[in-house]
Amino acid sequence: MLDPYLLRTELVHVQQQLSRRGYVLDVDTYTALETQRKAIQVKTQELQNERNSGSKLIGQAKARGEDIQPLLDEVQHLGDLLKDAEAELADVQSKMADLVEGIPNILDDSVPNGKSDADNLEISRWGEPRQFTFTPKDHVDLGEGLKQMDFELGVKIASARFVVLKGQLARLQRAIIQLMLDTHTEEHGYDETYVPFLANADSLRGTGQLPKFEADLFKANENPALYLIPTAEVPVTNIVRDVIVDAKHLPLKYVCHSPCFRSEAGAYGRDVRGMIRQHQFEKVELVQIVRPEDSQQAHEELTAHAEVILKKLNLPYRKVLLCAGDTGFSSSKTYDLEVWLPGQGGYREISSCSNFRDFQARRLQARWRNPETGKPELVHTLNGSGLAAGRTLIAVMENYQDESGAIHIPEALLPYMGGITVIG
RNA sequence: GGAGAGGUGGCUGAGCGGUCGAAAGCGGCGGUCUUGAAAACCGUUGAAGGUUUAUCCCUUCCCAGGGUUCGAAUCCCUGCCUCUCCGCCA
Repeated sequence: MLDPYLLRTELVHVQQQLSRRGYVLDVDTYTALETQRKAIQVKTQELQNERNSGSKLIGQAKARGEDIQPLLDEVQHLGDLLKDAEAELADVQSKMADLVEGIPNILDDSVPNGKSDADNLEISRWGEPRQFTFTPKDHVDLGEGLKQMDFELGVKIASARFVVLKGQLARLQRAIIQLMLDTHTEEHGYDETYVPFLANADSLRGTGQLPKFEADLFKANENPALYLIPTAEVPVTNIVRDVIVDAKHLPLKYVCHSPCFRSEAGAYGRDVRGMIRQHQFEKVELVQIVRPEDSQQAHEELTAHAEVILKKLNLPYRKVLLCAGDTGFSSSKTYDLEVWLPGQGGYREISSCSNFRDFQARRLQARWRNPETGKPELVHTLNGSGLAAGRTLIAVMENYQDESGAIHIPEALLPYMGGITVIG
């Protein structure tokens, strides 16, 4: 959510900024609602004031034992007027809230213009894609060849976009998760967390999935409404919802492994082959809660923390700065890490690291007490995948395959594989 | 699942339907004392919003949502949550 004060005072500027995303802010509607709101609010408050002071007089008169009937006659009729005014105000305010909740975050100045992922800006590349002496297979052929990856079983048990992993391949994914958690806790100073995998509507609203993106979620329960989490970002960031964090505890750095559930409602026909785009996948998520002045640097650091995993696994990747049109609704700036997949002959997203600045914090009412002002102020929130474990499994399989279709275990994963060095 | 108790400011915790935004304590901040710190003492300290050049002033907020009333933290209803006991269970 954007700062209402900013909307009121710099509406045209905000509109210009948002046009970079291709988002059209309806200035006329906003201004009309705002004008209405102001008038109705003032009127309501005047009526309330009248009633309050009248009631106070009644109390005082009663205490003195005087006749209160004349005063009662004066105040009684205010009730209906007030009720109408309050209803009108609530109506305008909810209309404004709907409008404001649908407005995306303002982009950082460094975000390049552009419409789609084709316009994203490559920042750097790391590692050399391996030269194969044979035609590399993709993870589907490799996994099915090993009889340890079964998509038909996924369909039988659930539906399309689910998979069953078995044996050493299942263990390999677990090893990958272990490496990530150990690295981030032991080397990067994150606190490991275990959280609910269902989240309520308040939590999803806090991080911005609701109300706009309900279609992307799996709803698991009505009354209370509970949704399967699309990312650990939701439960973990909501740790600080409605909290005023002590300044000395900042930054908060959390790492969390969780399954993620996405309906992929808008992705029919995309990535239907293999494990790239599943309804359920494992991810290790990094979340930071920081002082506003630290968020830019924290964003660089968090992204670097995710990169460390790729480096440890010796997986070639590139770092991309998302353009205006490709940057997510709540984010002010996002880096994607894209890993080299020989089976696809291209780079694919394996991590997305975003700085939300105060956009989520405002919805969450996640604050800290600034020692300089003594006042509660909004924190900045950031998160990034460190990394998507399912896609990391794919990357390891495809990059470490040999001609026979066997997978050689990367050195960094050996401690987690119980003596296994090759699968197949 | 059954029975009972309760949800109040950053925290703990009082609060007859009428100057209650709310006692007290803790914590925080400022000061006195001290070489410095601690202790002690004094003072101060909720949030959101409206209006204003601004001190002022006004409104809202005592879990949430309804209701009664001129007036609700206080009374009534519904929901959510927490605690205690019993049952069941990994």
